[in-house]
Amino acid sequence: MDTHLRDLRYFVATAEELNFTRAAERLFVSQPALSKQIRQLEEGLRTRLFDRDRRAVELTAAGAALLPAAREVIRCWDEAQRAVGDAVAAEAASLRVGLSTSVGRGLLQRAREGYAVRRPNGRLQIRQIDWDDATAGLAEGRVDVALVWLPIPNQDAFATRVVATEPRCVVVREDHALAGRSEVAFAELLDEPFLALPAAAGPLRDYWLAIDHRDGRPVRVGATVSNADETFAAVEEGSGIVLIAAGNAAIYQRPGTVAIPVSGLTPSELALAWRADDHRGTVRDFVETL
Amino acid sequence: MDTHLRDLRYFVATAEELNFTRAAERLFVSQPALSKQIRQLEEGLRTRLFDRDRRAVELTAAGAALLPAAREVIRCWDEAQRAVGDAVAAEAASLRVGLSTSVGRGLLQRAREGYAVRRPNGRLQIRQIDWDDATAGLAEGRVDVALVWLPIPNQDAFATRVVATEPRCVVVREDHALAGRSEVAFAELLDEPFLALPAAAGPLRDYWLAIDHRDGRPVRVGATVSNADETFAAVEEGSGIVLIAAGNAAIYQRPGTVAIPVSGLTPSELALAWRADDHRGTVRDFVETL
DNA sequence: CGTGTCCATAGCCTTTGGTTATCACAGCCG
DNA sequence: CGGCTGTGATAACCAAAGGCTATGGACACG
Repeated sequence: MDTHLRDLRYFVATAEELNFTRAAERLFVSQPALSKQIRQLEEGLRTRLFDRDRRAVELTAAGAALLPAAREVIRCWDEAQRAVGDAVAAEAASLRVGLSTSVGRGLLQRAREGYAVRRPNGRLQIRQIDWDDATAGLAEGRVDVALVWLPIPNQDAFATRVVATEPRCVVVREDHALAGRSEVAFAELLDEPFLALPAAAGPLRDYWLAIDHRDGRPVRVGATVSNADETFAAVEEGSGIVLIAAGNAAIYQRPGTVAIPVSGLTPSELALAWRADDHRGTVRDFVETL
Repeated sequence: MDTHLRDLRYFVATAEELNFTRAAERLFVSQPALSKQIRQLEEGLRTRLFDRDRRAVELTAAGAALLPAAREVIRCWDEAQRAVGDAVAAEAASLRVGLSTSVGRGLLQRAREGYAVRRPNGRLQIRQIDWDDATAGLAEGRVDVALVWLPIPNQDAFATRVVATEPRCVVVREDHALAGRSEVAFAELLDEPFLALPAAAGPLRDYWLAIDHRDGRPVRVGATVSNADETFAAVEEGSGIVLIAAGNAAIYQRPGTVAIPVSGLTPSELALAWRADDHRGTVRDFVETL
């Protein structure tokens, strides 16, 4: 048998007052309503809780047993409500950060610390997002801010702040003809098969294929990859070569692959992005932290 | 904001299944009913508890915070119900014993021990009852068994078992003319003012005034007394003298008063009594104990 | 012997909790 | 592609719960 928590409060008030009329006043209900609820509680528990002796109301043994237990249930429920409230507050102060690759560069660590100062109750929740969404989850609303490589699709919808500008490298298998070189010109790569981002990545796919450095010559796509793991696996497999940012070359050093600086390309831009119509304080705090 | 404990069970079931349809089945309610109650819980807490993403249901941060807390509330309530159940069981095994005077004679101690063997969960609750009710609470249902002096009013309604038969004494003030005597004949007391029980005590009042040893001569009533304390206070005050059982003379030795054995009276009978229509095992156990 | 206090009951209305039927949407399979 | 299936939301409806006001009956008190 379950009961409404309100009825437990009714019971406790009545047990404290030992007077239905006064208890009803304290509870802001009519006396008959209180009587009825107490009776119902008694029926549910299959025992009387009060002896309504003529003139005096007093607790039965069962009522005396229930009183501390009921107080405990109420305390426990109040505690539960507090826990929910805390969780809501913490979430309101938290931000979901979208990433497509590891960022490195000490960025995340600094962001965490800086944000913790501004929002002591908040947390940064990091989400790895595949390249099917070049906005790293921003577009679908899965994150609040993201670290993305420019350009991104529908860029007008987002505000961006460039946080790093780096030359590009090419990653080749260690037995590739160029593997020993300390630098290559992009022109030397034009006939190589390239790994490509998914079509959904839009302009970002073109960017990492360096379409506008090819003078209209078609690109050979060796495979399509959706994240960093797939990319390096594909290079090792010999499916093709791939351009990456110099910073990422330092982070991702995989045995069996070699990264070589490439000349003749515009540098890549890593940017912090958020929805242009998102004016929440938490977002601004995060942006200012970086 | 308070909620029905049932709704917490609904929430827990849904959080465990992460599927409204299955949770509703487990709870033996329809799925719309479950949906509605969960929504109402969410409104009460002013936060969403589940993310009903298309295809998947999962807990929000608030929901995750509520889950253990809700389990705790439910556990706590189950505990409260158990406490009430225990109290009811204990009371069912307990007996209220009515007394009008101290009983002494080691009776109560033996009764307690014997009863504890038969009803380990039960207890004897002793109630002192004034002589306004010569049945020591039996008539009004305030006790289950009583130790009474015979005769009692409406004696057919009760079953009795005599536990002690004792000669009677008279209690006088220490400066009374008879105070030095080692025994007196009742005939010597006929002109003394007597303390009387309340009229409601009926035949018992007559008995302790020894009406049927007076050959129709009227009794002088010095005062009416309702319990042992009043009786001795009245004797000390000089309001009158009073007959008591020899056993009680031993128990109640008050400075300023003297008890003297009286000859020429029928002996008094202390009896265990219970309602004739009360066939409960607890009552029988108690009777057999004595 | 009124009068006031206090709990219970009765009659009525609104809200709540439940039902069935149906819709909208996603995924799956042929 | 089109129909089937599984899932949650919605609508319409009904019974029960929970509230109120008015009233009754028992008792204490002056």
